[in-house]
Amino acid sequence: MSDAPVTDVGGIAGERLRSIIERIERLEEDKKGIADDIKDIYAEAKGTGFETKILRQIIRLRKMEKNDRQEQDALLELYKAALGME
Amino acid sequence: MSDAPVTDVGGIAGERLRSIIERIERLEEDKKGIADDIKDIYAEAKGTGFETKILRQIIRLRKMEKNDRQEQDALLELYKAALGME
Amino acid sequence: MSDAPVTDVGGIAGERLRSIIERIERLEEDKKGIADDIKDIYAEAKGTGFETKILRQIIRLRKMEKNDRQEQDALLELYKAALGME
Amino acid sequence: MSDAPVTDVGGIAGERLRSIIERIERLEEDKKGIADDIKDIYAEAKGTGFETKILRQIIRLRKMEKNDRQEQDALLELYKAALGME
DNA sequence: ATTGCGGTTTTTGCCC
DNA sequence: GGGCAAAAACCGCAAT
Repeated sequence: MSDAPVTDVGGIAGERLRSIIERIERLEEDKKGIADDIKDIYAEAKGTGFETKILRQIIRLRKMEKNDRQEQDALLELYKAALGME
Repeated sequence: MSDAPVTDVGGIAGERLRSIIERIERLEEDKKGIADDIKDIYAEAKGTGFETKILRQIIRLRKMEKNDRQEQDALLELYKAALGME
Repeated sequence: MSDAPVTDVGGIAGERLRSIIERIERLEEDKKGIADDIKDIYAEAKGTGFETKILRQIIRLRKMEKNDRQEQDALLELYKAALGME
Repeated sequence: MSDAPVTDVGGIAGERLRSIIERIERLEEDKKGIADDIKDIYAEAKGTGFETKILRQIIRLRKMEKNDRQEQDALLELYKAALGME
């Protein structure tokens, strides 16, 4: 069992809690705003004849490829470091 | 079965496709950035004695309450519409 | 990579697999039956002048409120646990 | 815009509304109970070495095949009816 | 390491 | 068939 993590209920800790919550909520709103923007683009694309499903597949595929490339790069860095190539 | 939605492969449609994809990918990156910011806040909060699990629960609860209020409003609108109160 | 989870193809494991599948399928049927019952009630209500859309909204709202309460309780439990009140 | 669907607010219609809502909510609960049972079976199966993902695929496949068969049967009935084979 | 859990996304079904 | 809500599948974190 854990000890009481924050003992100062209602005091300065309460203020910090409020700050944390609000910062997160603010960011969550931003995130939702962007998600909505993305949805709009999909809707617009659909309206001009593109298929949402295919678009999503392309996005996913490119993301995977990008991740692969990053892994490659990381591996390369590792090798270089191991060889003292800075 | 649907026809090919975009026939002009390599032409202007290809350009528009590229634009759509890139706009979405840009926004996805932004979204990820914000998600990372949120994670940072949780990590920081945890480092100063708050429990992540509780924080998340509070956020979720507040979000649901907000949704409730929005649904209440939507329901009220529905009733008004149903009663011809426009 | 995971090993083959069930090696005894055709043997006892096959029998257990069949049992699992059939139990799930049976329950899925029951679930579908209930879903159909719900649809019937909506249809009947609509036939006597209620608007389905509003009914669904009410149901959803009440469900969310119930969830809120449950989350409240869960949060309270979390707090108690965090304070060592077991 | 639609006319007022239920004029007797608070009277007998209110009683009927309550009845409808409660019947639906009751059935929704039942449905949820069954869904939970299904989840339990998946969890149990996983605990004894089956892969949930595969199990779900099997279920889906069998369901499709069953639907196909039902469509086949319906088609057959149609033909028979068209041929007066009753 | 692995398993549960929360969030997100994708699919499905429903109603219009 | 097209939009909308519900369900399911997938993913990623976190805790153990």
